[in-house]
Amino acid sequence: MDARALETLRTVGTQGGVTAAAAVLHLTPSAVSQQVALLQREVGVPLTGRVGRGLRLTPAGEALAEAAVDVAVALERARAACDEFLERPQGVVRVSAFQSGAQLLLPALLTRIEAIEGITLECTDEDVAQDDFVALTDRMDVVVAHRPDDGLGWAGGRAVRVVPLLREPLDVAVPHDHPLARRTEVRPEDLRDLPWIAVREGFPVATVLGAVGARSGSAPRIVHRVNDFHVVEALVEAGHGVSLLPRYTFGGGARVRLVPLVGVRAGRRIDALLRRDRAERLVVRRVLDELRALAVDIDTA
Amino acid sequence: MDARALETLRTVGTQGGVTAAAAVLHLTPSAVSQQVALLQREVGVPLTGRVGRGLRLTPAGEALAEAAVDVAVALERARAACDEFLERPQGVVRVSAFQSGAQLLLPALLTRIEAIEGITLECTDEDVAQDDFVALTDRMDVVVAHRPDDGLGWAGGRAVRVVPLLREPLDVAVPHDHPLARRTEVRPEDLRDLPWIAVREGFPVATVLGAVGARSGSAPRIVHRVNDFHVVEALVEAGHGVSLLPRYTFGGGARVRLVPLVGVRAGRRIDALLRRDRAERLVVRRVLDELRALAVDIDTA
DNA sequence: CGTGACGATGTAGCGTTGCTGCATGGATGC
DNA sequence: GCATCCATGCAGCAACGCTACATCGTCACG
Repeated sequence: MDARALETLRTVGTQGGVTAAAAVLHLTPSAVSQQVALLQREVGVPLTGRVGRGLRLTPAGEALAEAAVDVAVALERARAACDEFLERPQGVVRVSAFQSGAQLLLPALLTRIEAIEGITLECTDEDVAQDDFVALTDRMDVVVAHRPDDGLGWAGGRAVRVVPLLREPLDVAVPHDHPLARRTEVRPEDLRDLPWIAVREGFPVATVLGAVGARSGSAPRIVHRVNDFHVVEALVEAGHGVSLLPRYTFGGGARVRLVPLVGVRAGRRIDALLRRDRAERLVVRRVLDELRALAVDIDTA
Repeated sequence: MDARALETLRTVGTQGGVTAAAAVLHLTPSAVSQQVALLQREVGVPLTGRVGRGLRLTPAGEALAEAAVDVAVALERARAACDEFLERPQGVVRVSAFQSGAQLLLPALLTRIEAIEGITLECTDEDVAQDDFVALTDRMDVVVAHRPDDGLGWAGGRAVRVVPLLREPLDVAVPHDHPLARRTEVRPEDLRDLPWIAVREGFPVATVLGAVGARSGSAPRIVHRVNDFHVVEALVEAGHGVSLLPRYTFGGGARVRLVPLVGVRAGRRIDALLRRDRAERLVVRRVLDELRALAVDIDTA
């Protein structure tokens, strides 16, 4: 029973297909298919079943993939056991973050890590839909993800560890000459009939605006759907609508005001997502520690 | 980090050398040496150190070998997870037992297992010194071993599981025409100055006779050292001395009497020894269950 | 104190494994 | 019904891991 093959099976499960798994593992679909076939012959139970033109794990396959998590954890723990005998943790850690989270956290994280000899950070910004954050953990060591404050958790199951970093309030962004700009706070009722700039459906915090609308009594009038907060800011600045912007991330252009929203729970939670096996790596734990400390700094600032 | 290489390292540790490990793994010493060297390069810490012409694990090596246990366990658990989806457990299980234990347990175990479709038992009798039973677990799935009743446990550490099977009293074997033969029980004092037939030094239950001697006040006079109980029986029968024989195992030739010994704790414990990873295998667990049930039958008979 | 034996470890050579590239077959959607 | 996408089988090739042999160091014995 090859640990590598188990890892492959697991990836086929999480990525939902041979081709996707192959991309993550830097292999050809053929290689992945062969590994799974070999594993299947070894255990004597069908592990995958065709569904349409795709492929899904059978219950046996799921069980094996589940067990594969523990194998991966044990292997990483073994490596960590040796690293304890090295003076300092070393290696490269791949960190991904959604755009605004990257802007908020990655620069400071990099300076913190730079001070530590031997750790190399490979950063990426990944803007994916809410449901796709978990799948990123196959490619990345640490995935900084966000979700609505009221939302449920992440659907990674036992295989991914969720580390809460901070809660960031969402404020109402209005042009500096807008009637609401001088207010110290606004309530949902104040926002009725305003033109909204929202994020695209399915993306994190898309649901928050809906909650605000429900609280105000009428569905918000969405005039644009823009994911990049800088573009949003530019649009708000030019008077094309109002929006919800995360408080800490917002750069603070003078021509856009952020007004706290009260009377409704408007915020996002920023979490670090990582596979349990990756979490065993000493360097990863070190980076994660820095990330948590950094989040605390921001939260208490 | 290759699970196979970890297994190899572990075997080098338990077997105490490259050559011995190679024999167990059915490899050449060169292959074992290369695997360890590769592992060492990967982790960047020395795992082995020369001691004399031999070789021992460094602390880092010990730590890694320890962690390797969990890897092996996780792998076997993965296999077991699939086997759950097969109707019946199947596979071959290698069982070893010391001579008299084999005689006592293996025939009945085989008949029990024969009733189960798909399980094949490969039995061996292995007469080794007390300290060498644990090392057998590398080659065998289940090792039936024995130790003095008062002795300490087994020195396998976290890696081997010890399953107690039964306690067998050691009786005094005398010729049928010996003065003690008509007694219903004897005390240590009664045994003073008798000629003893003992097992070779270092072999299990060798220490028991010493305890009996200590209790009687004078060291026993050992005239022969014979390991095989049948030979012992023949010697006793011919009047060449008395001995201690296990009660259940003793065939009961009419010309030799077993007399219970009171006033001193004379017995041996029969345990099943197996590596924790092997213990995860479904078939192994099944065989072990039968073995335990069998032992209970004997104990209560 | 030299000699023989044993044990670990390099090196050369070879077989096997596992990969890529391409072709095929099945299922979907426009 | 055709184009597309996906999984899979097959041929070829590279790389890995094994064996066999040689070497070096250490220990026992004369």
